[in-house]
Amino acid sequence: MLSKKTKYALHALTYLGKHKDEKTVLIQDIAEEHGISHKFLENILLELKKAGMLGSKKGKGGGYYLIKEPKDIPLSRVIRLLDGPIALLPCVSLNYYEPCAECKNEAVCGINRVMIQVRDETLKILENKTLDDILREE
Amino acid sequence: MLSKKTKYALHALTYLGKHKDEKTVLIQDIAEEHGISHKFLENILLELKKAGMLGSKKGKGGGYYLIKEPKDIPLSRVIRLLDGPIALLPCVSLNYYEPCAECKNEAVCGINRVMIQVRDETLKILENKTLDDILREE
DNA sequence: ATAAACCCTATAAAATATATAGGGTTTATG
DNA sequence: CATAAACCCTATATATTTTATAGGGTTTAT
Repeated sequence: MLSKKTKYALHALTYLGKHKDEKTVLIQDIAEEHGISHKFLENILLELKKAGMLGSKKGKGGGYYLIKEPKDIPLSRVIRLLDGPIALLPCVSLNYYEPCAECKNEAVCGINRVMIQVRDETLKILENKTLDDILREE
Repeated sequence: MLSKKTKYALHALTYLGKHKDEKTVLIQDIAEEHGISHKFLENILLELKKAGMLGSKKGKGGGYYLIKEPKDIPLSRVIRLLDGPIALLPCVSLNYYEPCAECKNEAVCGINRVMIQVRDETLKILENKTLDDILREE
């Protein structure tokens, strides 16, 4: 399951996508719309910003805005950023690899091999679905 | 990511699959093979047993054994049992459904819709991969 | 009778996720 | 140039979940 952080990030991105014509959107507006804590959401938006998904404008009249086309924001990107690995095991993660302590020899581990296949097929799905798909469904 | 519980369960099932010709296998043997705590693994095997995946024999000379063909044990089953939902959000879970607090109207939520699609495609993968696939890779 | 081995429930410890706090910096505006 | 609005940053507290341990109970081969 996705963490609340990731879920809230998706809601925020969706909100920003829906208000694309406005210059900026306030944290407060998104937080109120979805009943999310202002401060918690703020941390999330900052992470999205640092990752280059959002732009912001400081000072009075400022706020956040999308700096990418919704079709160029795949779910895989958001999930990796806020939740971490998409792979089901650390030993098959592309971006967060770690060996599994209980596995004597990864090279001949059937679980490892199958999980690589699962990872590749899952990635196909999550790289293919984008913010644009979400917006089209609203 | 899968919990250690699920990961250990997969190792245990794999071990049992590899020792199919023996009548029973000791918890201790599996635990030692993978360096897992005996007691922790015991809880996991019990869950697998209650779920009808394993049989056991009590008393001296007892142990655990598979009671299903490896091809009839899909990853989806093991994951759901020990980790819970496969869906990425509670509001799209088939087996563990819960509404999302921050979502005013699930019926018109684009995130919900897309996550249903992701769930269905992910399920296809995890229902298709079985213990047999793991055993074949070893 | 005894020891081996699974069965069951409760609790402790550790890790992670969630949320809060408090101030710092930037900027439009009058 | 003073002010208020709004983002920026880091640290800490709280809650939840995961992981592990503990301690005995029950069954059965020998």
